[in-house]
Amino acid sequence: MGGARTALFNYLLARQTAGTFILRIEDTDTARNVPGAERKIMDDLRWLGLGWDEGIGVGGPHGPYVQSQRLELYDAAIDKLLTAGQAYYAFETADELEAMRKEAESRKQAFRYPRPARLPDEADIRRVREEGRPVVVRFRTPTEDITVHDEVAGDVTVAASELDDFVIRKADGMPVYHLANVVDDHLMGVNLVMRGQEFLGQTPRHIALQRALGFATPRYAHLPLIMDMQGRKLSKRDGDVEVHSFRAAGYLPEALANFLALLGWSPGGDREKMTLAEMVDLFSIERIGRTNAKFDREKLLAFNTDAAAAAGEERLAAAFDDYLAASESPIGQAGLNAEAKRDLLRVNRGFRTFADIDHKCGFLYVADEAVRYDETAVKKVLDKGGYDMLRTLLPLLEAQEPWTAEGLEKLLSEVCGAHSVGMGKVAQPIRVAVSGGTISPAIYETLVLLGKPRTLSRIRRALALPK
RNA sequence: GGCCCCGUCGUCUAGUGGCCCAGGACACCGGCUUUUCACGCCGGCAACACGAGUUCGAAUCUCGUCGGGGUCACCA
Repeated sequence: MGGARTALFNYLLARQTAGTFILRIEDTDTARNVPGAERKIMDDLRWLGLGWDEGIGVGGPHGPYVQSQRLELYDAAIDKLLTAGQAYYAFETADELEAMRKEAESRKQAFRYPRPARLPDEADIRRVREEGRPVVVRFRTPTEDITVHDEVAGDVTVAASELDDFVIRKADGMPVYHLANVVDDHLMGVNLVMRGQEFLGQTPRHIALQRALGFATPRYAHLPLIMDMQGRKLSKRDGDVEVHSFRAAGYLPEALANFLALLGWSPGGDREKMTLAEMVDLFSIERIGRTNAKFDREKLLAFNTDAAAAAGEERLAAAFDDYLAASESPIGQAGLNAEAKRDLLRVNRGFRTFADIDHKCGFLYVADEAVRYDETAVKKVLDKGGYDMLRTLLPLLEAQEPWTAEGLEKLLSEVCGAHSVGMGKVAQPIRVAVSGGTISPAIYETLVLLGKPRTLSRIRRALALPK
């Protein structure tokens, strides 16, 4: 979710300034790469409406856009640093480094990698390789304080004593994130970096690398973080916080995008509801906040409810189709035609997410014999006079023609009058009989959707329920 | 723990020295509507973390305290 928000802000600014929005895959951690992850990222971004101008899937002049396919480029940069004496080889094993860290910790000191007095030469490297020890390359960090001119956080200076000689090429030959990121940003002409605030403390390393490599430093804007409701960094352990899970749960992308935009940014005043295009116009780095935001699902739900109510018929139909394909909705499995789906949308007006429609109308798509009767509903409605009402209603419904909302309304109103009871006494028993519970669309609509034969069949079945 | 960032209603935020005994939205509470659920409508509760200072005047500026978060990897 944090990544989606970052993508959104980058997209907004790129569109507003006629810049280029680039999608690049940073997959230099061989161990953590997940097959299919690229596809998911692209699907999520496209679903949110955040199309990119350059990058994976669409190409561009600076490809390839996958870091694991650009290794020669990073090697060239590393070699350049090596020959210039701005980087050197190191041979410690993970265990050795761990021990050094532990030791520093026991002395209550922050661990800084100790640069050896004599840097290893070619002979050392050959020997170490033969011994089978890991060989990495470390960047020789300059001894100067570095100030990041961040456009959100302001000037942030990190003392040279805080920086040590970090690894830029791992033992497996892959570059580390910092190096690859800096090289690619330079090669791809990136002049603005907007990313999460967790990178702010790393930025001095990036700036040092840029200086050593002779690259220009881009503008930086570090975004406040998105936290869970407990105030911790949002993580998968707090439930589904991936974009796709909201798609499958029946949310509208425009609602999610709108909600996400307000996490760390505000257009000012009381403005809240915006389309993507409006956000493009209103966005500005100056109005990005500095405080972390909590991801409040309740508010997102409210945004979605409003977005669904505001969406035009066509937009809603398309979004509903997307939901049906992305979710495991029983309605999707029923293979309805366009008109049936429109009817469903119409009788469910006021729904909060598409999943509400499943909840409210799922009983329409099961066999009559498979309807399960909710115990409390039966007790509350059928046991208290509901059965009698159903017996009265059955012959009338059998005779009812035409089977339309208007016709049924007329019939049921007459029954109310004849027995001097409110509509609740009539509608509820029917609702329980045909749906098994007390939740459904308006009763006339429900019966029309169900159809006459199935309505009658279900009422007979309810009457046969063991008392 | 070191370093860095941050601190307005429960939540997202408006607010850039007087328009603010702080506005909007969500949530919550009460009511209305009502054939269920949901929607909708009306009303209400609710915050400038604390303490000094600057100033005629501070939510807005300064310092301190406290609190929260991030980061200290051969992860990104």
